[in-house]
Amino acid sequence: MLDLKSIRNNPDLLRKALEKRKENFDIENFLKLDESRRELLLKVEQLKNKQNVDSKLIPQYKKEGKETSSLMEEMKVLSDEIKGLDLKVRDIDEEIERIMLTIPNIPNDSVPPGETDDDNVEIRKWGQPKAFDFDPKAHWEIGENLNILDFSAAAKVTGARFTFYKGLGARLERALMNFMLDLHVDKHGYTEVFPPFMVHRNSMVGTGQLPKFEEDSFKVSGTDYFLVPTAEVPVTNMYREQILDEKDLPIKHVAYSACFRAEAGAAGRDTRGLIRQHQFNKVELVKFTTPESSYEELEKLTRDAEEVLQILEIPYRVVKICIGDLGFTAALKYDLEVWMPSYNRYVEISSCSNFESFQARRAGIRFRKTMKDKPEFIHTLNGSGVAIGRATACILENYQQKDGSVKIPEALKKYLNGIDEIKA
RNA sequence: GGAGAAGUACCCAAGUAGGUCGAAGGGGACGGUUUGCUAAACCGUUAGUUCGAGCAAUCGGAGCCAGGGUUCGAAUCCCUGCUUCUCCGCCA
Repeated sequence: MLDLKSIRNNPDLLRKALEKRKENFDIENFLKLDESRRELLLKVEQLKNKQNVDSKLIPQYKKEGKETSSLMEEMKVLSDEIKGLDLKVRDIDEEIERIMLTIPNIPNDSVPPGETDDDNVEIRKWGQPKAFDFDPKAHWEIGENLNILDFSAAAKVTGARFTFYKGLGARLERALMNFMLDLHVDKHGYTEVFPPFMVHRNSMVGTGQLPKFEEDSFKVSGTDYFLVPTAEVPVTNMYREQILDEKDLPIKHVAYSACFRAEAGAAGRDTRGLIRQHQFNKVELVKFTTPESSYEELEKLTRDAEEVLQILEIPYRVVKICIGDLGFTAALKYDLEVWMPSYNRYVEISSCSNFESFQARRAGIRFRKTMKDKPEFIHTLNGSGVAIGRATACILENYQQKDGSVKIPEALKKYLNGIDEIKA
């Protein structure tokens, strides 16, 4: 959410941002609504002042033995008028709130132009796509051949876009999870949290998944709960409605969670394998920073995520997301993309974003510089560090050998009890 | 799931036969006196927040878990919800 006052004072900033994002939105009308709200507010507050002052007369009159019934009659009229106006104000407030929640974030100036992910700009590249001296297989094929992935069992038990990991497959997934968590905790200084996998509606609104993208989420029927689409939601909302101390910043958390996505609109895309599932595992990095340091912290966060791939020796590149691909909540976003032989291209494995105060304003997360200062909104950032399912897929493909077996990356061996390859 | 109790400012806590209560008191924090320094003692300050009007000083509205309701008027009465605690049941 943006700041209503700054929209009021500088509508051009928003106008230009929305133009870039190709969003239609009637700012003039919105500002008129805001103006009418303030007019009404002024009126009703004056009446309330009168109500407060005059109602104090009643006990006083009673004490003095004066007649109060005519005054009370007047007050009744006043009270009814106030109630009517209050109702109007409330309606307008709700309308303004509803609209504010659907206005996207203002992109950072450095966001490149463009419409689709083809227009994202490569920032740097690490490693070389491996040249195979045989015909490399796709990870779903490798996984099924090795009996470590079972998509059809999951289809039988649950449905499409789910999977069973079995044996060393399950263990590899678990090893990756622990490896990533350990790295971010021990080397990068993040504090680990293990969050709830369900959150209520307000948390989803807080990080920006709702109200606009409800069809992407899984709602738990009979409750107000949603399955988390990412640990970003519970971990960011951990500090909702709070005022933090500047001396505690930046706050850095790393969290594992299962992630649940309805993948509405993705029918027919990446239907095979681990790339696009309704449930997947992810290690997420979340930061709370001062406005001054958030972009620097974004760079660090991105490097922290990259290190996962470097240690696993997986070739990847970093792209800066263009305006058309940026998403609703981010001001700036980098994706990490790993080389996937089966796709013969780089595939997203991590998104690292700075939301500036967009989420903080929705979730009410603020900080205070000193006791005397007014609280201001914090900046929130997050990034996958990294998606585990996709990491498994990419290890299977990049570490596959001619005989169908898969080598275990050096760094993971200790998490797999020293095993150095998975074979049939 | 059943039965009870509770939710007041940074913390603890008083406050219901509805009316100068936006709220006693204590702790803490901050400032001061004292002091070589610290502690103690004493004095003082302490609604933070949020919305609106105004160039500003300042003024006004809201806020006693949340949302509704009753009333001229609600921290105080009624309803709903959330959370916490205790007991019982069940369960990993």
